[in-house]
Amino acid sequence: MRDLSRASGMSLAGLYYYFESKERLLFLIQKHTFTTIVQRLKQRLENVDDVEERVRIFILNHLEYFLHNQEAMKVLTHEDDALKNGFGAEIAAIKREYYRICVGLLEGLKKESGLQVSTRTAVMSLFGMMNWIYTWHNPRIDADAEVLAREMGDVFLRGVTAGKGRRP
Amino acid sequence: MRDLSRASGMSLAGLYYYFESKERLLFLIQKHTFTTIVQRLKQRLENVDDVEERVRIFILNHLEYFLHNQEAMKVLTHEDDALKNGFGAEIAAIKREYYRICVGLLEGLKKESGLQVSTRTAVMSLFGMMNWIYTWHNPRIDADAEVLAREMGDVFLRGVTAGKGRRP
DNA sequence: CTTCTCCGAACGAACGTTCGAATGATTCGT
DNA sequence: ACGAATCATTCGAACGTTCGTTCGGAGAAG
Repeated sequence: MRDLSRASGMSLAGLYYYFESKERLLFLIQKHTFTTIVQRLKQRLENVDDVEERVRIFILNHLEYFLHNQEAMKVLTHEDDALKNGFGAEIAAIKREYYRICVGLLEGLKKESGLQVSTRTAVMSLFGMMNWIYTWHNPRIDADAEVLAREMGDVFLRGVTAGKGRRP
Repeated sequence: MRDLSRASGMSLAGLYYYFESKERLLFLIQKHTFTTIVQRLKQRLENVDDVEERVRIFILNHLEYFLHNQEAMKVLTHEDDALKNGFGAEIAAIKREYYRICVGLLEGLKKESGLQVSTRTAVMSLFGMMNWIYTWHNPRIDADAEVLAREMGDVFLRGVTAGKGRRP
């Protein structure tokens, strides 16, 4: 809170005039963040039918937000389970909706696929790929969200051995 | 430190008889952990030539350690950049060696592949997939390391659309 | 008597939070 | 229109707690 006070130019006590507690402030930030991500995603998916393209849109939407708000996402990821009871439950519900959308996309995909990977593992692998980016992405040397989304989409959809002869 | 004191049965002051600071204790834990992982990996890779199999061994080795020490890895991931100067540099060196091994494996793989994904993105995606597991894996309902390693290997090597007809 | 092992008690710093007061703006009775 | 009363906004200073760490000493071993 003292850091926020310094960065915002408002006194420490002044912050508590607007936010009743640190936990509630974190809750509001998390709620705003995840609601925005879900809402943008739904909007972008509206007119797209191709199931593979929908997955690529999901990845791009996620990476764009994460890279444009990298420092914020670092904190939110770090404080993932810091919210207690009611606060935690409401955020968990938003995240669950987001998770369910991803499951829906992948189930559409798996109908046409011969791979036996559980949907849960596939979804969690994809989230891992995308979320981990806050630990390594350096805007000065790494590609932007669009390029990375294409690359991660390629890895996730086709794998790094795409084009190679399959095994017997 | 008070938590460790309670859990270990030794007094708070007693801990400082063996470890000169909290930071040095964290350093020793990190050093032991990552050294062990790298050492086991090298051992397991010794007699394997098949380049795809080597990647699968890498994944299995990583996931096995992470799942058998889940709580510890949660902390270590969380405290990833908590070490200052000298301590941080030595851990970073071990991690860099681990990273280089993974890069080596993938470069062997990419020779035979037609996909244009930068090695860095591929490696970081793989680490993300694997490291993220501490946020979601529930030993009571999720598969063990062997099954998950096979699944993540499938996703990473072949992608979730494996078997599906390729695009024009 | 020295050395090793361990501990209770305390230190100073940092944290989340609260309190009372100061300031300026807005409303209201007259 | 004017002063009084109310409200909104902001702050310095402090509160109680937790944290990492240290200190002096107790007991056991050699």
